[in-house]
Amino acid sequence: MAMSTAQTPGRPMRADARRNYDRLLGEARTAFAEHGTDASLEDIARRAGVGIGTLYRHFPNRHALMSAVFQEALASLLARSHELAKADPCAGLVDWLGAIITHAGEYRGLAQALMSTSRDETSALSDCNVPLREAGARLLARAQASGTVRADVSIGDLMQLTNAIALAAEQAPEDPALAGRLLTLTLRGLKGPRAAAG
Amino acid sequence: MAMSTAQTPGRPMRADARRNYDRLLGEARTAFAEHGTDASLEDIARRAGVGIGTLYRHFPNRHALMSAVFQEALASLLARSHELAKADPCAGLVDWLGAIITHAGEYRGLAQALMSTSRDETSALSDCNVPLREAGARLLARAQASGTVRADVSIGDLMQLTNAIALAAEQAPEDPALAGRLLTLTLRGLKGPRAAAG
DNA sequence: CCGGCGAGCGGAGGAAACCTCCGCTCACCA
DNA sequence: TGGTGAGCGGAGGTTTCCTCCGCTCGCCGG
Repeated sequence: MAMSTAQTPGRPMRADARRNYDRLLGEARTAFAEHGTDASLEDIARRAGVGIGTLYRHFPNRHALMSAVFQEALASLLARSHELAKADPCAGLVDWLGAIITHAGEYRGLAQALMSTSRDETSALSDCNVPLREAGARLLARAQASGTVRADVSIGDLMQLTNAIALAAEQAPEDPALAGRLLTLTLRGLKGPRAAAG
Repeated sequence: MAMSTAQTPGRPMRADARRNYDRLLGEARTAFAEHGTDASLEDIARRAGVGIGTLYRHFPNRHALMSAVFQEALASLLARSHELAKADPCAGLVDWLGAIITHAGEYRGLAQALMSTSRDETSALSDCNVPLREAGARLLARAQASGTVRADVSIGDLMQLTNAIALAAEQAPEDPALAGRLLTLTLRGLKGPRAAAG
């Protein structure tokens, strides 16, 4: 379960450091799922049996911690995108957007944070959003090439709208079907039978 | 400029109370516009030349203050909806959704707060959202009756999506045209020329 | 014009969370 | 097995939240 995905270059982490890192990550996952991504960092450190200073040593800010927690789900979303690349182009794209929304719903506040990534590119969460965007771009291009999706839609807009839907859905937990309806609405559009072509 | 919209029943407010109320409202408007709706309440009180206790006396929580600030814009949005009720049904609806988004953009954080209203109906902001929703429902019904908008769209979903778009737009201030594009996307849908009918 | 009464004022203060800083410890290497 | 610096941890300064309660002064009746 514990990922221990850290330390790309240089020598391996010291044993105690790695243990603390993993504990923090685990507690953060729990806390974010339970109380949303604005859970108390002091609380996370406390539950991990670690000083607050240690938390900040490993994760200089909240986004860094969120990014680390998000990494593992990222892998599964990317894998999903590769599977869906073999499916029907349009349905595949929509399925994938749905998967993103479902995932974002697991951590209250994540959708919002991901959206703000478009503004603050230095955020640690960009590391999560960029690969996601690229995977989305491939699915979108394929769907557009097949003619089943409008050619004038950009992946940036589509991702932003998807995150927006995720956010709307998390505000209405009493209506779990909302996300699906909004996604369908986005797919088919508002226009009715007698609308002028556009 | 100062609205002094308070005190429905009973005797009029004491002169000093009304003065403080109006000052607080004015400073809140400024602060919310400048720093977003999570501006410091202590700061607002300080700028209004009033103790923090006085702020909490008039506005028991942040949502109450937001609601009061939002009231005046509410009036203009409702007026707009009546004008648009004479315009082309579909275009009128879309124009109005655009107006909501524009307005929400004036106070960072407002869109989010309005969305959360669907969850917490005791919030003071419900007083703002309910009339808005009703005005929207009228425009939507008219558009649906004319056949230019799908019949299976509910006003609840549409408002939630509109707020979500407003929120997405405020995350990307470097791209002021984003809101318009997302709204258009919602209107026309994702589907391209070769998609199956749905 | 004036006195008293209570609505309204205001800020002290406790709680929570943020983040920084720095002296100590102990994991690791030679 | 000893030295050393990477890593630990928590004290503490800051900010914001919100409550509570003694004082003040706006208003009304005389």
